[in-house]
Amino acid sequence: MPELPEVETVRRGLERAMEGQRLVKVEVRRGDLRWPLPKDFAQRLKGKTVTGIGRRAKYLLADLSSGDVLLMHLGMSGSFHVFREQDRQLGRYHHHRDKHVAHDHLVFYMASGATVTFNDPRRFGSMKLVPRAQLDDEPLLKGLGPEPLGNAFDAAMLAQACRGKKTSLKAALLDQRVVAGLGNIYVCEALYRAHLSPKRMASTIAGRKGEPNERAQRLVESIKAVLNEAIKSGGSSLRDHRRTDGDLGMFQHNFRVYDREGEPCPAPYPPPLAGGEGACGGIVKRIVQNGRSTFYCPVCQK
DNA sequence: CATGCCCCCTGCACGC
DNA sequence: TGCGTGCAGGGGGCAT
Repeated sequence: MPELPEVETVRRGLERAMEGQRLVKVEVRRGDLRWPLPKDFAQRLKGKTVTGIGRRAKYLLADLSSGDVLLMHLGMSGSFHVFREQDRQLGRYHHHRDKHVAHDHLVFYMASGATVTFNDPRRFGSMKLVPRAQLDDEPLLKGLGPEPLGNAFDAAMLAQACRGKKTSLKAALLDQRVVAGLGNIYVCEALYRAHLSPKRMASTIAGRKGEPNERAQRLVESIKAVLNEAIKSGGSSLRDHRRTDGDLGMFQHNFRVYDREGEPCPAPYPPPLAGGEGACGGIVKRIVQNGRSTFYCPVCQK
């Protein structure tokens, strides 16, 4: 599910439900996520107040009054669901999907009466408690590249990170050390918007000394634009992603190439009505790079 | 150091 | 209807 826009959508939902709230109880129904939760996991959370919910790349960070930070990753299929007190009073506890209950591995009981469940069928998600003072040395966060929506992320920075890389642009953008938070969908969509081929060598967005060229500029603008639009839409719901209130994200309806193999290239965007012809005339192609699907238009992405 | 591959796990769509 | 196959939004760990 979750790339930066989905994680940010979840962060905002958790913030509403948890910020300033005390954790009355934490129930671990299945602790064997990506790695096993420590035995004292629930005990270290119980009675603590969540002072804030942050995000770094695809990680969520819950600040606790104990001085710990709860580091959370959704993996491929993780989701959070907030049940408000009034929902439970109305008997709507599981009105969304019965199958949701099957993989509710964690339940957070807030002092407000709300409950927050963590659901993850594939259990690629993870949780880790880290003392705030040690966050700077946390191995999971240490190697992460810049936040793509931060001011520091610009053409010069991206070009520098891609300088001398002997790999495709697609692989470089998926590398969280180059830029942190993109995944398979938004890399495909950003490259499409920048008219850049996913097969192009990453180093070709930089000059000899690593200075940015016009391609680097286009790419950065495309990355920021697609992420901002996706966040506005609550992210993309293909299978598992939901907003914390259970509603679907909507950005999947705005995909221009992802999962659109065989369809006409939508250029110029928005696409022409059915039967019409796009300006480019290309057909969206699917290839496999580094073991993962890439979707792109071979005509207008060079 | 850099790069690519395998694997963790479950669910779903597809073809037969 | 059932069964086998391949594929899925991520990333840690390992071999080369």
